[in-house]
Amino acid sequence: MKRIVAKLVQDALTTLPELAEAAADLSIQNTVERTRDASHGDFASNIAMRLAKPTRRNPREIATSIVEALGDSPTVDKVEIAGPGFINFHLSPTAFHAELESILEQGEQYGRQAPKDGPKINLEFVSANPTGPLHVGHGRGASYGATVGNLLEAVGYPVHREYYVNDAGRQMDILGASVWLRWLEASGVEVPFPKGGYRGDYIRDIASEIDTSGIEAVTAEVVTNGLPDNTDDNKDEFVDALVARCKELHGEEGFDRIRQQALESIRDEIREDLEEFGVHFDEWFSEQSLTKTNRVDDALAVLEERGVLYEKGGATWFPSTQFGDDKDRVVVRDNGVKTYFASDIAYHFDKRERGFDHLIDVLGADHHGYVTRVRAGLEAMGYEAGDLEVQFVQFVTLYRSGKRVQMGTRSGQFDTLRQLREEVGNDAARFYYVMRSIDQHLDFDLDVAKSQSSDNPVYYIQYAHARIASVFRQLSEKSLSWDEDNGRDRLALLVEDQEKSLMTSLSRYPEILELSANNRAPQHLVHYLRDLANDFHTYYNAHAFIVDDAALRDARLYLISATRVVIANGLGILGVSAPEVSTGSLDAVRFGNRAVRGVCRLYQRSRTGCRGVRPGAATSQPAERTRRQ
RNA sequence: GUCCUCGUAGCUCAGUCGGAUAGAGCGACGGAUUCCUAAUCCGUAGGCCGCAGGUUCGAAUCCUGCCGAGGACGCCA
Repeated sequence: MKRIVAKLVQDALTTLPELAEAAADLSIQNTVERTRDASHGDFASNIAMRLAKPTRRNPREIATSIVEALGDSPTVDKVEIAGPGFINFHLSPTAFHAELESILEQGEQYGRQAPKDGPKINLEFVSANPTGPLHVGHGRGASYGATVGNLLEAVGYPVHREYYVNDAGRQMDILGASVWLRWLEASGVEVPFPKGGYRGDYIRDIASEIDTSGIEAVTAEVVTNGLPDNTDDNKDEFVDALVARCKELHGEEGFDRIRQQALESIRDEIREDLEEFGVHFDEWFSEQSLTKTNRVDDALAVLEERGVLYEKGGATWFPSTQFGDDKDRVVVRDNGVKTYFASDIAYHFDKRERGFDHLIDVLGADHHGYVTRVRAGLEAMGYEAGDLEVQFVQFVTLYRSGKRVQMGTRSGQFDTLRQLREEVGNDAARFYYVMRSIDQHLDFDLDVAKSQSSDNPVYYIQYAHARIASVFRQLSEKSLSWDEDNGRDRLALLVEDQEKSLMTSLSRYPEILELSANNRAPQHLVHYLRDLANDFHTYYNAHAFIVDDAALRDARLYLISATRVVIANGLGILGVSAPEVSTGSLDAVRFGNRAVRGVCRLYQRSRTGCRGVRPGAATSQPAERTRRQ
């Protein structure tokens, strides 16, 4: 709809050469915006004000020229010049009627744009280390990434969703050793558990499940003989010594079997957790594979070829300071081991080489420092700095009964994403995680997320959807039916204020999708859906839909059908279900509000559905790094 | 110390590219149900947009400094 207005302005400009020239580097579409106040019409353009300076003319005078040059359009009823030089467009009712028709014709496709050829986007998110279950912080990255993926796809970009599995390096060794020790423990071998090891109960579960055939049991004495002390001061040495001891006793191959099984077990668990959460990936990219296919060497070779690497103190350095970093970084240590940074450069290099034009990384806020150097790596290899976009997700804090819920394996009962999902349900979790800008720390209030009252925007929106479905069920019960064609032909009967605001809100949906996608900002969609639901509820309370006058009834049903489509589409992007029924109605009548809440909770719990959702997100938990650990 | 993010109503937060009178929800207070779901709606109160400068027709928005909160700064991963 906005495009129509922008086109009118554009066309007018072509008849005004001197203004068109001044507006050459201006996006006309960007000068057109929705008005805040209905008395200003439906759309306003500030183009005259923006052209005032370059043309040295009075903005109102420019506006007058443009308005006079505007062609006639059935879309526009009235054009006015207001304030310092705004051009206000009052659209005709038929413009909104046409939009309603589009909604019902296009259904699930409404608001979406035709697929574009590019740029091809690689969206990496979550990428939590496979050393334990996803925690609450990861949920935010997962929801955010999944929603942004849906948004980008909705506006036409080809999106590839990717999870980078950090399945190489020291942390995997520690994981392997942790499982090995728990396995020994389970068979009665008492060994001190390292302070630097993974202590969660899930390690014991893995230890009891893995196939250890061919791995011989050993005595505690053999394990601990000659090891350093297990104290806070040298926990690293102690863990490393245990890893080495395990390799000694069972061979590289034996250790690798334990490590690999542990990794796969955790990775599968993470994948299942995310699937249940409606978060899907096109690719689980293994860091190990990077080494196996020599991609790290390839990347280093490219840098070498370009002559950017240098040697110092036996190590190979990358001069990231040349690209704005505060210090140069080592890529190959003096002991010949490549650093994690080298893998990261290689990974991003590989993404570009795989044909993705634009890379988006969704990372926890604790990874700020790391971006400059990875971007520097890409630049040094001849890519544009802008090819890599990083979205940082701030941390999540849980609240219950107004008090902060302590998280962390040691102190907390509440730690994992799975627990959170089980407590508040997938819909509420998905919704709450993206409700706020990712730049903001998220205070996740468990009481509100669980509540079935109007305090909770998820239910508020879902209820609007269910209510519409309910109206149509009522219609059948009254042995009436909806004549869609008649409704479309009689849309002119929709003249109430609430009907007009609802139509206006509906017509904004495509613009909201574009805004949300371009800014990687799902919260715009969330707020929009809340407002849309509010418009609907207001309408519902003010006017009956199932009226005797068939023409009016059909027209009203047409309008609420369109509303149902847009709510369902929007919730689908968020990965939240759009229920047809809420089971609370009968009980609401019989027992009042309290009973309704109980019933609805059951209803909510039973739902895991996330319609039309694709992938999920990144991380954000203080205390602990979630990636690059 | 250097860098990054943030600071808007009692609370939690929106605010697009610099636009017209600063926006929601919750909480508080007051109303609405013979009628398609009261999981709803309507109304009232509530603001030094952290502070101080600057840029201009116009600043919550852009720039500089300061104050405050959080985070990042390893031949770790």
